[in-house]
Amino acid sequence: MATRIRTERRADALSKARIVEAAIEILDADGESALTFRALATRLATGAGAIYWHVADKHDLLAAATDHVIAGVMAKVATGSDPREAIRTLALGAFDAIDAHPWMGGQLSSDPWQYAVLRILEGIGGQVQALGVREGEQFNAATALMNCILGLAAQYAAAERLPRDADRSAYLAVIAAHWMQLDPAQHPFVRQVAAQLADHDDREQFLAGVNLILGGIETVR
Amino acid sequence: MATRIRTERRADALSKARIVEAAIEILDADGESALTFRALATRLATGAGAIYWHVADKHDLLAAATDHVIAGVMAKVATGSDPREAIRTLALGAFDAIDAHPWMGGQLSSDPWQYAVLRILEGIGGQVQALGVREGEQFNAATALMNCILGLAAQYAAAERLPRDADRSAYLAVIAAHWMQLDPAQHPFVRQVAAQLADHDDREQFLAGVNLILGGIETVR
DNA sequence: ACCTGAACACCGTTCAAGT
DNA sequence: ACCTGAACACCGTTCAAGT
Repeated sequence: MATRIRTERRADALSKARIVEAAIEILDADGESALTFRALATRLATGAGAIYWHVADKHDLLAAATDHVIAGVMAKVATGSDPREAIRTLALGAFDAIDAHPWMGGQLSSDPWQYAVLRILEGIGGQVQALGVREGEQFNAATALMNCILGLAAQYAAAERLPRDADRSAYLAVIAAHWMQLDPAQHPFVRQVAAQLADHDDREQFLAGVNLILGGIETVR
Repeated sequence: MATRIRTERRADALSKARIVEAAIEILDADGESALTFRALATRLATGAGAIYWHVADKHDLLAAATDHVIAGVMAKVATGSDPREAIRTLALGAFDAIDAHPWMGGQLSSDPWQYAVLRILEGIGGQVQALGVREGEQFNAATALMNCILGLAAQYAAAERLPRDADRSAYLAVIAAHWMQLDPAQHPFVRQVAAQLADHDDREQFLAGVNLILGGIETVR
């Protein structure tokens, strides 16, 4: 009986995993606009069309890249312990991941049922149960919590994407100055908080937001 | 003394306002991918390059379109009354606006200090003050509330963008069936809530999320 | 089965030339 | 000052042809 001969794969053979890895490297190094099929093909030393054998299209590629990063984050999140502490850890994990890979911000909001989102929902859902939320409210509470976390993370991560360190406070000072020039009659609140803009910490503010929702969830226990 | 003669503008002269209006029509009718400078130029019966006289680039165009819609929403939001009720009205206004103009979802998350976001922050900030939040917490509370609202609205609006009405429950049934096929050991929560997916109401769930944050804000009063 | 790379049908943006 | 539209430098995606 003839056994089907399986030709040995070259060590550097293309695969979805290798493509996704290379895509993430490009995205992290030079941003979303740098990820083109041509740049990816060059980096992988192949033709542009070859990528389409492993990946449906660019949307699929971005979703796979996002899922790869999120899978890593969720694997690291410690379970057990206090559910509220676990949710905070998970939220900070999402924040730091989006901060490190800003291109995920838009991706996570664009497709509510991509697998990466499902992973997060599962992680949060388990903690919501552990928190003792009534069963009928669990779906609502978990999606609300997740969507708030993703929303907060995307916004604050987008803010973090702006100039860093030394340039950062100068940049924020310019924005604050711009806010101060607004019509006081129309923008009293924004003018009032402009002073706090320069030295606020996005990560801290993010965590304050998460705590706010956690406080609200106590209500539906 | 010679008076400068100002040549009469043609009634249909180009202006940023007219360009933004046409852009919104294209975006609403055929989605984000349909908005090209060529399509816009054709609709405005002009050359593609003419648009650049009034608009810096595509990013500027999207920001201006978003600001135009949000300005309309904020103008309609009733002030006075109960601050919590006002926040709910404002949140639902944002939800309905993103639902009606789904292309705004990504836009609002991408640039945290665009003018449209400032308008929303101002509206929310005023209510947060009226709610009696301590002054040192107002900035945190207002940005958290706004970012949650934008995050929730973007997610739920993205979900709403999917098939409507008759097709909708069929579509959700397919997703729920897909969830049920997941490994029970790895996805117990998602499997458990899959049953609730088919007949949930995104708008209602959004409002539940907003109420959750409002509940949390009571804490920092 | 998997890869190659030229070709197709587009884009956003620029700019010399017009009025 | 404002508009025209061809031209430039790209894209994502397809597909006949190769191995």
